Amino acid sequence: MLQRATRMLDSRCENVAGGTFHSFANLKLRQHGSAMGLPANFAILDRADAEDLIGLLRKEAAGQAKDRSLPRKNTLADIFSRAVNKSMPIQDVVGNDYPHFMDQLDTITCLQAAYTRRKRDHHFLDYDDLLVCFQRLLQEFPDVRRRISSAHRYVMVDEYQDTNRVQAEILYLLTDANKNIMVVGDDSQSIYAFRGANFRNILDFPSLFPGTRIIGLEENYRSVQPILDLTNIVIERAQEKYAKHLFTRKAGGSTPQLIEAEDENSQSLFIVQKIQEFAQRGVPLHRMAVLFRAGFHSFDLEIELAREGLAFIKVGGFKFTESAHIKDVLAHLRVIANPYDRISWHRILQLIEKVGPRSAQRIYDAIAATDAGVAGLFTIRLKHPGIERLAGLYQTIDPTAMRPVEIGAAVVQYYLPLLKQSFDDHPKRAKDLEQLLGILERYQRLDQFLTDMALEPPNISAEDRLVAGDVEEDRLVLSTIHSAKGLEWHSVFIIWALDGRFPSLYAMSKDDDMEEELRLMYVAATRAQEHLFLTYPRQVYDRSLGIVLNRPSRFVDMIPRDILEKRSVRY
DNA sequence: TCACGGAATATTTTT
DNA sequence: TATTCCGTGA
Repeated sequence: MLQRATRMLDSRCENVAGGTFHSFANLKLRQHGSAMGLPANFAILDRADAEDLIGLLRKEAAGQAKDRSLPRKNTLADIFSRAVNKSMPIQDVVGNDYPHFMDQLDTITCLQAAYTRRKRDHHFLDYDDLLVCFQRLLQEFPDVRRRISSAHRYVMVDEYQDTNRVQAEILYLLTDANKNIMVVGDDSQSIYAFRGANFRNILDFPSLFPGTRIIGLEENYRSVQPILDLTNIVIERAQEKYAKHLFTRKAGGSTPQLIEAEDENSQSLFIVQKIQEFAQRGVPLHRMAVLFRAGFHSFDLEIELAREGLAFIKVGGFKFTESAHIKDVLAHLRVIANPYDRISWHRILQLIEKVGPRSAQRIYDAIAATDAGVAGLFTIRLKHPGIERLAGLYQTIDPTAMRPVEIGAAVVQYYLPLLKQSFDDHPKRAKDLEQLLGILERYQRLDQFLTDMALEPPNISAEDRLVAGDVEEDRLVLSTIHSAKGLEWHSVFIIWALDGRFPSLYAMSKDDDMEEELRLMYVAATRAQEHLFLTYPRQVYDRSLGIVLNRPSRFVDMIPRDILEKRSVRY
């Protein structure tokens, strides 16, 4: 965004501070966090790290209480996070969303306290902590608030409907000195309620900032009228919304189509054929996108695209940095940046044969006791030959003298044998590691790299090989709807518009969730400039639920044919 | 204490 | 279906 502004205006835009709430908070906490006793080299826990830590604590707690019905670590992480993002006490979250765990409430609350304590002891911040700590820093330390808020004379926020209470409070404090704030948002595009976003923030804005001027934007510069006619109908079905009716002056385009395909593969073949058709008419691949509700919905399509030799890039879903081998290498780098990063130590030690949780724990304790950082590993005497090798690795690494990419290369060298041992598909994974080194090449500082990997990882799917270099190859875009937010394409295909998939069956029991699914459909459909296709397989048996899904998505069902054309295809 | 295998269970979306 | 959890044997 800042780059685009620089191109359109002038280079002063490069000096604008910008980023996600999380990355901005991270920056400010590193600069000013010492005021609240936070060291500048705190480590950021991503979701998986947080779950690992919670898993450890969970095991300890279960050992004492012999409790077998405790929620899983992933559920616990959900509960803790939801409590923060919705600014609610744990018991309300459990009561509302996990009533079946109500009898475990005490243990859950204890675990959260333990988690909080453990994070503080090790200088870990998880995603939620970044926001909460930043908010506290601004709130409780007037000097810091004055410095930060006067350094930023104007504050602008995009996608305001996706902010939560904590973020709203951060903004309030951040504009303390100058009171210059502008936010842009569309309540109809709020799709992050699951992480605590509350589009009612938009409603509350005028009371939080008296004297607010509201500007309505109803002219759409993206889509042709036939597409808006459809999206206007879709969003009218929302229970709760601020009435608005989009219009455009763009002429041309075609009536959106609803395509019933014989089965999933037939759906894929239809997409492939349509895309080739458009491509032949001169539409570049990167101006077309296939959108879907969940990352795995595109698997079959990906196979067909590969078969036809159509280049594509997949955005969203399971990310590159989330795959085990990447996390392994990152863990090795993380202990260099922060030798007391217990989670990473645990991870890398357990990669070694014959080292399990128990030994890892003992070794970590021994290292920590030497108080010598990574070098502590050299002084402790242990019989594992694998440990010797790990010590050998760290002995060759001098973080002060080596560039990050050189350190990374040494780690990969060490890690490759372990990779071969544990993964059948190690050649593909080895390639990923080279890609990682390619990214690492661009960094001067290791800690900067690690922060970026946690906060702004390449939003590229794991199965997708990263683009070599920065060459802009012409590729079709496959994306989850969430990752498509704010983007636009000449032609858009929404696949799996099948009732039960989209809206997801899991959303059907709650009105709020269904509303969000509807808004998600609205977001997806409004990505299209000229052509819009919705497709669904005629009949799908969902074996985990034991039901047959055979209706088009209720969001686009029963719409007059002059607004949404209907067609069946078979291949 | 580790590694492995069978049983249980939840199942999306992202910073 | 895939992951996670737990018990068992080495």
